Amino acid sequence: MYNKDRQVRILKDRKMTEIRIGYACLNEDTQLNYRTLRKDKMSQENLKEIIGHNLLVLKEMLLWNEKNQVKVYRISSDLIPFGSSPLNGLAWEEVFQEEFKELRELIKRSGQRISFHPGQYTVLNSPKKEVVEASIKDLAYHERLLRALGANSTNKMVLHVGGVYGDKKKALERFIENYEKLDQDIKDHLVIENDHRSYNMEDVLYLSEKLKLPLIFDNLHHEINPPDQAGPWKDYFLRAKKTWKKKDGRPIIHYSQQKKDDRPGSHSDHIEIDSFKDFLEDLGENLDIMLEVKDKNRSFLSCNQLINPQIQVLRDQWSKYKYLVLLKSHKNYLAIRELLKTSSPNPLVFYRLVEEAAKKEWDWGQASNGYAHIWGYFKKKASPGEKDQYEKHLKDLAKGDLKKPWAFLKRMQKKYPNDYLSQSYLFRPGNYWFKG
DNA sequence: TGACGTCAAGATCCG
DNA sequence: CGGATCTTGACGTCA
Repeated sequence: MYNKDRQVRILKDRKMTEIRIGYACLNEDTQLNYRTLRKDKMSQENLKEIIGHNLLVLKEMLLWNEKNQVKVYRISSDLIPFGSSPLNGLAWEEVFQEEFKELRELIKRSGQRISFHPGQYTVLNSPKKEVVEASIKDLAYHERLLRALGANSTNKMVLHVGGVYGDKKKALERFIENYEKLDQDIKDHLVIENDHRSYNMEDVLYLSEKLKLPLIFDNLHHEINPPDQAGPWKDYFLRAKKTWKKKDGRPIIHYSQQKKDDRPGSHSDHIEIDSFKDFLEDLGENLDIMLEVKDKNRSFLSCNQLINPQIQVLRDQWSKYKYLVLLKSHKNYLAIRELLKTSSPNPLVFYRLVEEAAKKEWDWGQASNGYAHIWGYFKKKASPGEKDQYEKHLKDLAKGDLKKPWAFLKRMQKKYPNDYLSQSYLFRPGNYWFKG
């Protein structure tokens, strides 16, 4: 029986229990990049300049997130150079209070859940006193940043357990001891994750129980470094999920895929949509999934389409992938064009076709056709000399040399800017998995 | 001692 | 000269 109140409640519940996807640190489709500072260039002036710049970069990424409905986002620890080092004595949250205020407002209005992931040098269980002290300073730096950005107890910093030093039991006990000494402000945000070499899910579950710490289940680390006689991964996933209390917010997991023919644990360039779809099937609800992948926000867009399909997003994605697909596979190019003419194109099929094209070996005849197609944007404007160059590069391409023809088109696009082509990933960095 | 993972800066090479 | 391609770096652990 239809009941309006019940309907509203169901919708609300779904909102409460949805699965959300996030990405980490960098964005391949924004204009600005973070800058870093080296010891030999350290000065108050340079420090201020770079922090100011980096806050602007962060704002650009957060705006991109707002526009693209990203609700889960990890901020790079490189935001403040030497953030936890005595080299940086700047009271940056005061110097840049206006900027931080703006960032806080942006994060709040767009409902983004921000987090951090201190790196491999932050080791709380080291036997070396100096290392532990430096690590605590690093956690304090991240907490300081969280505070400046208006965070609460659902905003987390993710830590690995650390080294083993020949005695895992002792190393775990040292983690417990050092954890207990931390300020409550830091503890409120700390969560730990299984790693791919030393500490498996049983190890972190042990710590979680002792310290009431929320756990992040990392699928790839678990696959590479499972506990002895491990049962199904889903049991571990569910146990990790239970470690999150109400104050901690939605449970978070990390998801990544192994890069083919590379060392175990190395992240893939792009998330394969079918594997991700299979993974999603089993997860239930109420979850934030942090993608760890080289093409960052681009895999966010594709994976998010499985959860929130939107035809306008697919159309926009097509304008970006189109020429990469065309260069690899005319057949897939036509198939996607047909797919997008239908009233509700299936994102899974769309990305499958894009991926399939990306994985194809180069067929130089096919590439030449695509090349000629793209040349269509320039051929009326090109000078006779440029036309000659085009003919030469087309021959190079047909013989299997991609680099020079590619660079030529890139130069042409710069010289004769074209609005439509400028949206394409063709000339943008970040199309690693197309092996362009 | 270098690999690990990552990416910007600086250096160098190339057309 | 600009652009592409390399080498390096603040931090820790492990082989």
